[in-house]
Amino acid sequence: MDDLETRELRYFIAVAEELHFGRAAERLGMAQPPLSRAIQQLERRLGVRLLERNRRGVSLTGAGEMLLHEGRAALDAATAAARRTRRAGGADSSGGPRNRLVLAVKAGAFHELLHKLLDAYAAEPDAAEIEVLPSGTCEQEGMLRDGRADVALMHTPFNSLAGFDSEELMTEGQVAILPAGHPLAARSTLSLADVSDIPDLPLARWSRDGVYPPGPGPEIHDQTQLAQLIALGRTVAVFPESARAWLWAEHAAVPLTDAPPVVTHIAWPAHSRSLALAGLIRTATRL
Amino acid sequence: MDDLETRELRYFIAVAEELHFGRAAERLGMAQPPLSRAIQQLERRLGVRLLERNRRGVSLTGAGEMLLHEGRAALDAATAAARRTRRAGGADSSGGPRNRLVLAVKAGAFHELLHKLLDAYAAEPDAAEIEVLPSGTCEQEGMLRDGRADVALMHTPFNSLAGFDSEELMTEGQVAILPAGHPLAARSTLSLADVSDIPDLPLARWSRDGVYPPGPGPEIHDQTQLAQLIALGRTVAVFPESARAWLWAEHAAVPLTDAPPVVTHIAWPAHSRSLALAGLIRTATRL
DNA sequence: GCCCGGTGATACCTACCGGGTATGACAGGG
DNA sequence: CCCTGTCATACCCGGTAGGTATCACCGGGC
Repeated sequence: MDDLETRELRYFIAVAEELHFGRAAERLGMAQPPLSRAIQQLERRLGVRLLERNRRGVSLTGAGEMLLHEGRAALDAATAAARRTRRAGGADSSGGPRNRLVLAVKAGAFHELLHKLLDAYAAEPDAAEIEVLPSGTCEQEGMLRDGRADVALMHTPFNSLAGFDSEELMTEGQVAILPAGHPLAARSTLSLADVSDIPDLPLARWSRDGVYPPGPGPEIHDQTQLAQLIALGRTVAVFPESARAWLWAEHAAVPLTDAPPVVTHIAWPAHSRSLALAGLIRTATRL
Repeated sequence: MDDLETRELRYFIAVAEELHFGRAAERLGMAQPPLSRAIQQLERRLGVRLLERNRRGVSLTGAGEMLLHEGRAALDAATAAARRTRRAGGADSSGGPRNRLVLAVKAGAFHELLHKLLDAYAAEPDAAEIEVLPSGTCEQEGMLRDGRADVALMHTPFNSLAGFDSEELMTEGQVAILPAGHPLAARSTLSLADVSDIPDLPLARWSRDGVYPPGPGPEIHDQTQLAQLIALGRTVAVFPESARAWLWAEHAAVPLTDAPPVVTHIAWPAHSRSLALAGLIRTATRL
């Protein structure tokens, strides 16, 4: 019952994602024939057919789908081990174990909460150094999984807490953010149906893992860009109430009656055993 | 930023657990010198000292501790990927994806619940085949992590749900299980202090990961052995109420007033995307 | 005090295998 | 019908994982 080498997992995942040996080999910086052979060896060792080689392309079998999912998790775990070990080791050089935590935060969100948290934690007696790592939309999960971060602030239902330990920090409603001059901006409340159906203001589309949901609205990369597009009267967006903190004068925020409440959690990899992390969590839950 | 190979992780974990290169090499089925060299290379590649080679033995640095923990998780993830892929692949040979779930259950526990669950699930229209895998005390977590099982029944607070998704199934109190003839067996309730302080009946000690808590009581491996020792008047044990199902005539169960309630969960690896699993969970939560 | 046992590290060699290049087999499309 | 794009095969080479022999070092025992 030999283990899979991470090299094999990397190879298979590349092929499974590209569904094309040539492109996968290029992405891996190697030639195509050894890649083909490596996948064949992998299939032999597992005793399972992973890819269906049809004429004109490759497709995943059921087992291939499984290996793609599980293999990604395993690869993340391996790179997390390397990263965290390096960080823990850099600590040793400076005498005692220098505590340093990487906190992943969706770029631009959590302004007030983050401020309060960092201030409160810094006041703790044995506070570790906190590095705030801004992340793309919903990227915090991957960052926790592959060790780029030690702890993250997350928004359910946008982020999934699956696989992490977490504590609830706060709950808030959502608001529609409109151009200040728009007729709907005068309303005291709106419904989701209202904002998704404005003919002249298509709903903005956020990227999620590099993919945008379909729709007429503009594709949004970062919050500044979105803020500008809203101010220009080109789009409308839905945000947690705390987004009011970064609104411009040309923006208007109207509460949504039927949007699901957004819950902010602090989340960390299950089984983390770090005193610094425990302290940060304690501070966060006391806010 | 090269990944760690699982071979390197296996090697390091062996050394970190044995704290002895020779024994670790033997366990790995290889000679000691290549193992030494492999660990040195690993330290160089990570740029971190993992082991402190003192005269007369080896000890872990902080980074070594980190790599031991994270590396175990990564190795588990890799073997889980292999195992689950093999299982998913065996499926393909028999036509459609043959659904088969491995359910880990603490040996001897969950009698009634398990019975009801299996019966109810078997009655579902598209029920998968369920393989019940009895596990040692609190071993279900490891089984889920390394892919030996797909889903498990767990008891909090004994099992930790960290890192898994789970649903609560039932809550029950705990009882002390005594020899029927013992004076305390006549009491209608007991407290934890009562049972931990019986001079002639030391509390039984369960193994957890092969380690026994300290104390005067006998070391218990399985439930039958425990049942016998209780019946013989040699020990006393604390169990969830549902343990009444397997009591002997010579046993007496007395409710404990101050023992924490035991919650039974059904748990599965986060991100599992299996229809069969979803069906089983749905059935379980409806019981 | 000296030697012996046991530790991990070093030196050197071999053989396997991971990777490269060249080429084949095969199907679809112009 | 050829041409193109795909993955598989054949063959070669070099790096490296692993083995054996040995060293350096320290602690304990006589």
